[in-house]
Amino acid sequence: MATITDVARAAGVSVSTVSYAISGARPIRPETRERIHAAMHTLGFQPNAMARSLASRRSRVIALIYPQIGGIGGTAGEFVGAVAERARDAGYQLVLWPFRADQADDIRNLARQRMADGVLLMEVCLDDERIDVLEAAEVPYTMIGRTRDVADRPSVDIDFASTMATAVSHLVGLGHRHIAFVNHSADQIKAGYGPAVRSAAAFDECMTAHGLVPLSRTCDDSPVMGRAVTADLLDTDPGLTAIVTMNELATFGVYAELASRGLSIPGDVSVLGVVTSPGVGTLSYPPLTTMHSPGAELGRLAVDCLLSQLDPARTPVPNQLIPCVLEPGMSIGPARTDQDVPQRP
Amino acid sequence: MATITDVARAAGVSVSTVSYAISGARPIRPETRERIHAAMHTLGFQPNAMARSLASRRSRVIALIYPQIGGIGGTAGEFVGAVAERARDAGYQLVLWPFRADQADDIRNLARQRMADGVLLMEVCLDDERIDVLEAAEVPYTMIGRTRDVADRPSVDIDFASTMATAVSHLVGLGHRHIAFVNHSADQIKAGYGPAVRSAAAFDECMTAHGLVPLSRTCDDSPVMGRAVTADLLDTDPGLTAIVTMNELATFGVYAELASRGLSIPGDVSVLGVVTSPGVGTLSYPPLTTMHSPGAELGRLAVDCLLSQLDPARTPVPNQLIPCVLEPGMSIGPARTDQDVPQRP
DNA sequence: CTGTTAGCGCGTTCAG
DNA sequence: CTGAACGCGCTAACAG
Repeated sequence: MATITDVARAAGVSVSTVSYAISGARPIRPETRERIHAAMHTLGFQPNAMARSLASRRSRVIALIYPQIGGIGGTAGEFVGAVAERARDAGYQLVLWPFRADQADDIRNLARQRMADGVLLMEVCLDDERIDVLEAAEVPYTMIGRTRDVADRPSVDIDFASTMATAVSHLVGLGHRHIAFVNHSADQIKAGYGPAVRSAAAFDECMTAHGLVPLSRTCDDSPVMGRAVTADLLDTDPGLTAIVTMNELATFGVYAELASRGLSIPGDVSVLGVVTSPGVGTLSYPPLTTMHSPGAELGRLAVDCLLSQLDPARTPVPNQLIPCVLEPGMSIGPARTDQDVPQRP
Repeated sequence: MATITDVARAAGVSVSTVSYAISGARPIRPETRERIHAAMHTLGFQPNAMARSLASRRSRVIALIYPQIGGIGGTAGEFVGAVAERARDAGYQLVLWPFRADQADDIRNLARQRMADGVLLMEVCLDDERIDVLEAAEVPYTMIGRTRDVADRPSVDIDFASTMATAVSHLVGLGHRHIAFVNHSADQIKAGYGPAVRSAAAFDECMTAHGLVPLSRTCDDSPVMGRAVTADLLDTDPGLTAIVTMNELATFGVYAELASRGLSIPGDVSVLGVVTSPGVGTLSYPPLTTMHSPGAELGRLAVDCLLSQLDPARTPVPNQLIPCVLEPGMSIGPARTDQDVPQRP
């Protein structure tokens, strides 16, 4: 394996000249540069990443902490893919640190090894000790999600408020007045899982703003519970004409319960999935109308935000909230009118 | 940030003694070791990964090349998660290299930077130039999947033959004689995508071995095409009583077409999904019976196989084929008998 | 525009 | 059992 010394010798220059020819940190006579590049090419030289990192005190590695035990699915996959690509295009490597939120100690130790210049944190909770650890270790980071205090901590997140506003307005515009919300589980809310907490709040707010009564339920992430919860909702409010769900798995149960009651979608009940992974809409019949998570965009933004902290030359990236994007399906339509719901004349 | 020199000074020993206390490569008097550990602890010392790698000429990093453009989903996610965890537990870091199969040059360059001690390759094709590049660069690797020549190249893979044998025997045992297979797309087969090619061959073989006529179709990975292909299959063989599908997305279309024709599952037609991601079965109604990909196990095995090459002290891990595991659902049952299919008396 | 050289932090001979 | 010293391959002063 060729080293920079080999290249220098082959090109008849000093090692520093080769180094500068590579980094461009100081001007090199074109003719010299040519000789160097030729030598690098024939020797198949690639700078040793470890030596470079040690000398420059920058590893050009960013770490992604992801807690999803048992795999990365759907939205998270899209996110990770986008992060890896963006990092690569910026000349960085992405390492995966599979740690749960309570393994802050392990995270600190890894951070101290200085293998990563910065850290990306997925699934940040409202109260997240990992943030404290990283700040104490003075490791640059960017959160995907937000802690409770929306302080000046670098983050990117889904804009749950605007997403929910769009969802509710859309349904209200179609004449719906009795709209229910199927959330993630109570446990997740208790654990301070941001999407669940923020969406629930946003739903209540939007409904109230429209003069409507919010009806929402927590629900374990499974078709079975989705079905049970739907049954409960229909029993609670027989006048229900629309269901907003941010629980992908439960949504399959929603469809099943409606079908078993002979209720048509969207004739009797409209269903709108929010914060979904891309493509899930097509898995159901009729195709679910969704507002899917901007996973890829969040991934790219997160990398940009982190890199802007690592490299002062880059333009700073402010915290951003990205709304989910509407992916039309066939599951929403006008509210049915043959019911005892107050209608405008 | 504390260095090994700080620790040595604090403990009143030389740096080499600290180094040996950490690596255990040579005996240290217990009392000395204690002082060293105490010093490391109070200083919060963690060895600098870059310096360590440079000096030891081992990065303790393995790279995972994954081609899935636009994200890691389902099975792949489970696999990546397991790889990351296993690597971490073995004291290795996992870096993600998002490259398509045709970007062998980029892979070679990264390999030459010596950032990774070894490489894991997902979605290996029958003819895969990346393998040649890695072998030329003398970088240890393990394939997930297999090239055409099942040579002595380190690999782990799904046992498509045994999986398909189980699937077909099971259905035959239930009286099915007219069984169809819904594969991945023709493009993927043309590209030498191992799972599609090997499963197709295995299906034909199993059917023939049972004295039955194999009926199989390629199908783009989408519910829409799955539906079209199902229609074609039913028209081609009205006596069809079972469908084996290894195309997760298409399976939703299979269900839809059967439903639209008023055919019940499994009363009229049994459906068995093979090589699926975990949990997809529950998304359908009736729940799909599946044989799901052993993604997590493959991930762990792949890491073990690679690490056994990196560290001669480890026991070698032979190439292994892991069958998919049956996940019972409600989509298969006895073949219907009111048809013109030859039955035993 | 180019060369010389002192580290970066740690592993690992070689002496003791 | 311990310490001194060299080198891993490269970056970045400093010196021309």
